[in-house]
Amino acid sequence: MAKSESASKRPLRAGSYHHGDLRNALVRAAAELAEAGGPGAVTVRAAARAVGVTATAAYRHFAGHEDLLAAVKAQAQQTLFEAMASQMKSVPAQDDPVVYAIAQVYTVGRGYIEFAQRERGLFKTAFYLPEKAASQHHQAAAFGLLASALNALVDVGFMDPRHRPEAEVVAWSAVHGLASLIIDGALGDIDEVTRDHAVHRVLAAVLRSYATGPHAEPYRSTDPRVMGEPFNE
Amino acid sequence: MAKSESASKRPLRAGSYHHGDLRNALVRAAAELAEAGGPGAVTVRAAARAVGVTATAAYRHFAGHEDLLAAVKAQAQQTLFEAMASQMKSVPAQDDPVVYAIAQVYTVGRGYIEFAQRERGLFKTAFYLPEKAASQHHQAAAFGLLASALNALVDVGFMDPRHRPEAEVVAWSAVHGLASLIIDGALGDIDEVTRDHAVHRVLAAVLRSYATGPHAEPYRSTDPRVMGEPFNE
DNA sequence: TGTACATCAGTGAACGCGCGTTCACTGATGTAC
DNA sequence: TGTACATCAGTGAACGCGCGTTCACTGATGTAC
Repeated sequence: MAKSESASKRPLRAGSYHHGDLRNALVRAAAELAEAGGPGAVTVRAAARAVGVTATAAYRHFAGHEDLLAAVKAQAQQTLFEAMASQMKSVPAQDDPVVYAIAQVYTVGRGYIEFAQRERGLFKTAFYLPEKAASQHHQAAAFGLLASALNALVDVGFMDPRHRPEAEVVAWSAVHGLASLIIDGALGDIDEVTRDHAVHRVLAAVLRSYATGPHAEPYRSTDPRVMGEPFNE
Repeated sequence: MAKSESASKRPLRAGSYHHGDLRNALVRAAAELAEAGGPGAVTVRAAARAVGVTATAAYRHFAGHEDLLAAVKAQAQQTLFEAMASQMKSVPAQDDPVVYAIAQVYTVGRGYIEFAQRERGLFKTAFYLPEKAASQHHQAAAFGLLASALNALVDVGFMDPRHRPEAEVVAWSAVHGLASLIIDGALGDIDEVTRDHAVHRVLAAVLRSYATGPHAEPYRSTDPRVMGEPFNE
């Protein structure tokens, strides 16, 4: 009944009885619910309502509630990956390869945190519920971005190869933890400037903890953008 | 009706119509629900059921569902604080004050992560929902444990005083993130040994990022327990 | 020490809600001939 | 190109569920005299 006004994308001709792209429309709607209210806000009925369709129709495309949630989760992970990848691509070239490698690590981390703030509900959804095979792929992809940035840190002599194994867990923990603390409000209702300082602080600390290679010394305290105190700028 | 069999603690004489400690009993029951199923599993009815009492009775002690949740949250934060404090007290004395200060920081962090693993639901509850004034106190207390451990790091010359401001956010983020990734399963279903390595890895990285003071150098790579690679032990 | 009575802390039935899911159904679409 | 019919993708009513919350109630407790 509300069909003709609320459905925003309709590949088939308007007024058509069939939606034509209902599965994607439902995932998109559910993702918006997750964005607004977290994983708990994702219901079959609400998603169907948002698309302008009966809840029953959703069962043509999903086995049930859990299946919908898994699809949103996969979608959330993909969006996260794309956000991070696009930010990394936009890092300007540098003369100094060490500076470039550092900037890349800094940027993956910042991309992750910014995604969490921008897409609160999606972020929480991406880490919710037991994994489904389908949703592992994009998480692995995002993880790969970090892994290759860390490899570059070693190649360039900034990080001691002996510290490379499992270095991912350090960056991921720090960045995931900060993002969680910010969006759950545990860090208090801090203003934007303080929050940006905190983000810089954490990323700089992660990089400082990696600075164990032969070429790390000159960067350890000289580049204020990356390793120094933002307060002294 | 199930009153006489399921209520586990009853300060008044058995068979009494009045419970006598219902408020506390409900909080405890709700905390167990949170432990088992996270914040979403905490309902007025389920808590009342667990205590063996009508849901209506809960409204004598709580304004409603939200109020119960706030009480559980406060309880979770208190338990976290106590777990951390008791672990810190058990750190053995050291000849070298620097080693002791390092061990203290290491221990607050490990205590936090171990609490998260041991009390999964409580941990999640402690960081759920907008803050209530009542629940701020114990979070502030736990934060204070970290703050004083970091102060000691400066006093002892391990950390440059210029790095002290907001240093909490680094340790808290890293440790909160690791804990979250472990209990949400995002780090994969890793075995206990790998998990312990990861914990050590993260804590060592946090400490390495703090190692900017005049007396930090000797500890930066010599003490394998604290700063080195657990894999080389 | 005994009694009348106010108050406290429960009961149990009922409400409306949104949810997941199922059912029999029907209009729209695509295809074999 | 036209038509018959199978199949696809929706509808709308209904179910049972657990939830939060309210209501009038009643048994237990404490206290003034």
